[in-house]
Amino acid sequence: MPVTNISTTPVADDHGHVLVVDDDPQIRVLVARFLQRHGYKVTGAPDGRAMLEVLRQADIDLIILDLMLPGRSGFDLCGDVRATSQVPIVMLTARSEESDRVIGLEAGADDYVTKPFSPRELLARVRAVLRRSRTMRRAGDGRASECVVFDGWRMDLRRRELTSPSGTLVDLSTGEFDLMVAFIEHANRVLSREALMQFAKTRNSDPFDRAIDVQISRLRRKLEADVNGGQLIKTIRGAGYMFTPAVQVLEGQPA
Amino acid sequence: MPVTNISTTPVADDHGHVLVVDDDPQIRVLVARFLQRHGYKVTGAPDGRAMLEVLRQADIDLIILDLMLPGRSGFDLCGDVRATSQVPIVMLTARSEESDRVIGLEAGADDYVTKPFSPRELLARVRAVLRRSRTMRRAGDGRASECVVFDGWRMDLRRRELTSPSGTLVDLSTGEFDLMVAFIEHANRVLSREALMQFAKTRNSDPFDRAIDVQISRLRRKLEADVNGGQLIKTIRGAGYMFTPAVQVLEGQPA
DNA sequence: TCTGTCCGTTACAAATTGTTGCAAAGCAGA
DNA sequence: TCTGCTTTGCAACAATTTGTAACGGACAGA
Repeated sequence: MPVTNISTTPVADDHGHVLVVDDDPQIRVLVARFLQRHGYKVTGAPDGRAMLEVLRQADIDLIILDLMLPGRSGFDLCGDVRATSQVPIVMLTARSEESDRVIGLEAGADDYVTKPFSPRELLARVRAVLRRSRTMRRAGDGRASECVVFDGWRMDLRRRELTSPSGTLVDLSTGEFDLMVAFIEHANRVLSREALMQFAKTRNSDPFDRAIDVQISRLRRKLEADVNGGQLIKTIRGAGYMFTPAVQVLEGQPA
Repeated sequence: MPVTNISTTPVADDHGHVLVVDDDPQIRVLVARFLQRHGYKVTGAPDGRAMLEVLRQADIDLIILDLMLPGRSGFDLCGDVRATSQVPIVMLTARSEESDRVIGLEAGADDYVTKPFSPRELLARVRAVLRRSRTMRRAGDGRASECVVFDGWRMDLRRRELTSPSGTLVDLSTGEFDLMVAFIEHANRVLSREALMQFAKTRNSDPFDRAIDVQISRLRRKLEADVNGGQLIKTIRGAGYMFTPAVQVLEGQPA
């Protein structure tokens, strides 16, 4: 087992799980604290080996990768990751030299931040990259329908159609569909109301807003109209909601 | 001879020849390198004149065009190109504002990427646009009818005829046909009312205009004979409409 | 001019989503 | 267990957005 120094936080992972790869513990802590405060779950890794270990074990949404690392460099690691995964990567480069930037982006990074950086700047990049990667994935490049199944249900992301276990087409409103997508893309993870609002593109973000609760309620009604005692959407008191079924992705055929 | 600053690469051009038009040399280089690494032949041009020069001399498969250019804007250039050619164009826009997208699409761009972008994102768009243009425009200006099929329907773009799954000829008015074409060429994307108006060449653009809604409604009525329950044109509340079937292009035969 | 089609406009119906209030459920401490 | 506080579920209502019937102007062809 490599020296991982992983410090996973207990905070509800609203916005996604970020892996910070940097050999400087101070930077790891600084970044982790800041992102955690803004609703991200953060895991740290001091080097490439630890990083790969974490990637194997956890469901990572974004990697923040230092360019200068002991052992294999950030460039190389970036390539390693890209060989098997599409996880978005933000590079940390020491200098703002063009060559670094170009090389980083060529290696497959999605954005870069030059040291020294302000946490707010990093946060902005992280948000932007996550948003882009989400919309990109959803646009799906127009290939064959992407379908997912869970608990007998089937959802066609391209056609925006949900089919119940009994084969009925359940029609979802735009907001309900967006919620479903958020859940499907983050199954078995706690999603805060705030995060769900972002996914569902609800403008509002008052802390006292109950819009999401109501929307969840309406979605549940449509989902539970069909059999199964267990709730698909569980309430996590004090934190948010969680979609519990195992979601499987099917390539190919529409319903 | 205009100042062209063309840097054609010797790399094997498996996937196509891309022309990058941007006045920032760094961006040209960045994009060029990345695309080259992924099998594209790339040529750069700093402005409109150089672009047109390249177009005269080389066989370009796709243009990546910056919206902000010295001299003639990307918007105008897009129109210039479209006047004589069907080369697919991907626009680079600074802001992600709706107006820009609409303007870009209206000018004849096939897709747009907002700055700052990651090379991967651009690559994805380039791939998607090239694939689409290959399937959509192969039949192109030839004499053969170009037909597309979706969900059992068949549409002959040249004859302007739509045939239902049961084989009945459904006749469409000019406006309805234009709408259908817009949807077919942008299947699986949300099209705003504004964008649809541009495609359908409706003069009006009042913010409170419901003309498109009504037109969509009339089109839906003609399409509603669809087999499965789902609607072909889905409403995306607060955003616009989306044509959801997979569209396949048939070369050759008329209906 | 007459007649039909197309399509923008309007008005109202229907659907969707945000808001509010209260009941129910969960939780901690006594 | 009971009590009091907080959080969640959801019905009912309100606000917003969309669907579409109906009307009439514009235009083309007879």
